[in-house]
Amino acid sequence: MSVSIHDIARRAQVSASTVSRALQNNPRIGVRTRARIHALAAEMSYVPSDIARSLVTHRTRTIGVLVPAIADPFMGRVIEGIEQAALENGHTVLIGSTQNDPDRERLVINTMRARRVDGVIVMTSHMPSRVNTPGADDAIPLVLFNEQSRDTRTPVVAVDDLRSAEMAVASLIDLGHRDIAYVGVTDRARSNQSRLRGYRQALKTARIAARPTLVIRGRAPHHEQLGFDALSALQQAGATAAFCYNDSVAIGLLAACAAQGVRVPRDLSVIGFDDIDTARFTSPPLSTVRQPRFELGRRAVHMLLRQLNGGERERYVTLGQLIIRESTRAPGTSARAPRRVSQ
Amino acid sequence: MSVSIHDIARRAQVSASTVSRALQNNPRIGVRTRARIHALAAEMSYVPSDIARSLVTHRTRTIGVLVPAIADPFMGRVIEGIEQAALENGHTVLIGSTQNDPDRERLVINTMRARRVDGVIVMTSHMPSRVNTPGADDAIPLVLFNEQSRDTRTPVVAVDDLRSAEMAVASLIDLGHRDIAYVGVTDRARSNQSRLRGYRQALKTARIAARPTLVIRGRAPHHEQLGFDALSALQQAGATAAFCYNDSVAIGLLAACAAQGVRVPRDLSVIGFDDIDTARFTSPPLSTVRQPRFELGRRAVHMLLRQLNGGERERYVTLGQLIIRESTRAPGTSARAPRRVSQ
DNA sequence: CTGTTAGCGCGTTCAG
DNA sequence: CTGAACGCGCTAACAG
Repeated sequence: MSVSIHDIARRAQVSASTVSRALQNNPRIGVRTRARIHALAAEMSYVPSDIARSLVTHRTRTIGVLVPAIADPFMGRVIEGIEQAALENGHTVLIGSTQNDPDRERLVINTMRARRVDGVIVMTSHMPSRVNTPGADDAIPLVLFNEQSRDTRTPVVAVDDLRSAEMAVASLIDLGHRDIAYVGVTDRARSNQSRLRGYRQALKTARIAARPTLVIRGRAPHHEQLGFDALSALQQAGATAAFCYNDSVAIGLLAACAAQGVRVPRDLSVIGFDDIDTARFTSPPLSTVRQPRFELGRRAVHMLLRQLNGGERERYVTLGQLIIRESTRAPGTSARAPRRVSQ
Repeated sequence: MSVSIHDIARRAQVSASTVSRALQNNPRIGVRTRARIHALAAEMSYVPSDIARSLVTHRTRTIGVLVPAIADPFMGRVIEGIEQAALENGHTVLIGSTQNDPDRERLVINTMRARRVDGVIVMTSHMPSRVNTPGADDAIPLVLFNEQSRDTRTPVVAVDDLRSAEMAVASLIDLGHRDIAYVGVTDRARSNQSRLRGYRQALKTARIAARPTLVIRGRAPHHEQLGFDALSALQQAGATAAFCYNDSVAIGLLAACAAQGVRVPRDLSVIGFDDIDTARFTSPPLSTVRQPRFELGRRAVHMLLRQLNGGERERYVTLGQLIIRESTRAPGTSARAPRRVSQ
C-alpha cells in the first residue's frame, strides 16, 4: 500500500494529526517541524488519499460533466475549458457520456451520485431534469450548458440559439437570398428547435413566406451524413442558401455539393453554427456562427463553483458571433448566370 | 447528507452490517429480509458511497486516462471506447489532458495518484515513463496506447505506425508516384517518428532515393494549419503525392490546395492517417489508413482489467487498414488529358 | 505548539 | 442467519 500520515508520523516522532496539520500548512505547527515533515513527505513520496479526505470533509472536489458524446468537435473543446478551469481551482472532472441513451444516462448519473460529486454540469439535450428528482432533498447543485430550461431559477451558461440563428439567417437575407433552407437534426431536441425558430423569425422579419419544403431534417448516425443527404431535397425545394444546425451538418452538405458539382457559394450558399476547428479548412472556408466553446466551458465551472460556495444562482446567455468566410455570397451573382437556367 | 446504511438499518430493525450484506446480495442473508431491505433502500433512494467503499476495499474501480487533448477527433473516439468498456465492467474513467505541458502532466498524474486510480491508460506521446518512477514501489498498473516503448514488458495496444505508414506510401508508389512527400508534426514525437520511418522504408523498398526537401515539418497550434502551410514547400519540392501524419494535417493540405487551385488528386495525391469521422466528407473524400479507434479503446480497458486481476501483461499491435477514397490516383495522368475520356 | 479522541460510511472478521 | 467490533486514511474538535 501507499504511505500514510502514520508512516511519516512514526519517522518524524510526532503524532499523525501533527503531520496532517503540517501538511496543510497549519500555522499552529512550528515552522521547523513543519519543514521537517514536508521534507519527509517528499522523501517518502507521500500522496494524500483524496478518498479518505473526502470521507471526512464531505466534499470530493469533483465536478461531474454529463455530455451526449465526447467525440464531438463542439463538446470536446467545451470539456477542455471545463477541465482547465476545474484544475485551476483544485477540482477534478468526472465525465460521463450518455450517447443519447436513457439507460446509459441513468447509469452515469447514478455513478456520479455514488462518487458524491460536488456538482454537475449538464450538456445533454435530453431531459436535464433527470439528474435531480423534483421532490427529493438530495439535489446535486448543477448548471445547465446550452440548455435553457423554462425554469428560470436554474443556472445556465449558453449561447442564445434563437437569436444567433436569426442573425445567421438575416445575414443570408441581407445578401439577397429568399429561398433559404434549414437543415436540422433530430438528436438535439431543444437547441435544434431554438435554431429553427430563429430561422423562422428571421424570415418573418423580412416578410418572406416560410415554405415547409425548405426545412429539412433527417436521421443519421453522423451529422455529416445528414447534411450530405440533404442536398437533393434542397435542390428540389429550389434553395439558394442553407442554414445548417451546426458545422458538421454543413460539412456534410459541402461534401455532397462537391460530389454533385454544385458550386459553393456560387450555386448555393452554406452557413453553419459553432465554428469548430475545421470550419476554417473546408472548401470553401465555412461561414458560421462562433460559440466561444472553451470560454463557455470555463464559465460554467466558475458559475458552479460560486454556487457551491453559497453564491447566487446566475444565468449567462450570450450571442454567437457571426463569422463570414467564403461559403456565403449573394445569389445568382455568378459572373454570368451560372447553371440555374431557371429563369 | 445522503442516507447511509445506518439510516436504512434503523428503519429495517436490523444492524448496519446486515444491510451491507443484503445490498451485496450476500446469500447468508434471509431472502425475505434481503428483499425488504432492497425495497427500503430504493424507497429511501439510497446510493452507496463509493468513496467509503473504496477506503475499505482499497480499490476505486476507477481507471485514469492520460491524453494530450480531449478535443481531438482521434482521441475523442478512443476515449468513448474506453468509457464504454469501463462502464460495462463497473468502472469509471478519470480523464486528464496534459495539453503537452509537462507541468500540467505532473499535476494530472498527481491527482490520479491522490484519487487512487486502479490503473492508467497512457495516450500521451510525451515520456510515458513519467507516471511511474523506475525505482519506486508504488507503481500504478498501466497500459500504453499507441505508444510503443522499448521496454517490451509494458503492456500496449497500438496500431503499428511504421508498417501502416509503409503500407500507405507503398500504395502511392504502386500508383506510379515517385516524388512523394511526408508532412509531419512536431508535437507527437514518437508516432511521428515511426510514420516517418515507415515512409522512408517504403521508398527504400521501391529503390526510390529519399529527398530531404520532401519531408516537411512545421509548427502550428492546429494540425490543420500545419498541413495548410505545407503546400508551398510541397510544390517547391515537386511532389506529386503527400502522405500526411494524420487526417487533420491532410484536411489542412486539402484546404490549401482548394485555395491555390491545386486539383486533388489530379495535380496532387493526398493520403492521411486515422480515418476520423470527417475523412469521408472532405472534397475529395480522403484516402487514409484506418485505426479502429473505438475498438482499440475498448481493448485497452480489457487489457488493463485483466492485468489488475493478476493476468499476464500482454501486447496488442495491429496493422491499420488502407482506405482508398478519392484523394489519391496515378500521377501526371492529367498532363493534357484532363478527364481522360476512355480511349 | 502538539497529542488524544472521535468519527466520516462502509466491508469484514469473529462470535453467536 | 445475524450482530458487535474493528479499521480503511484522514480531519477536527478537545484537551493539554
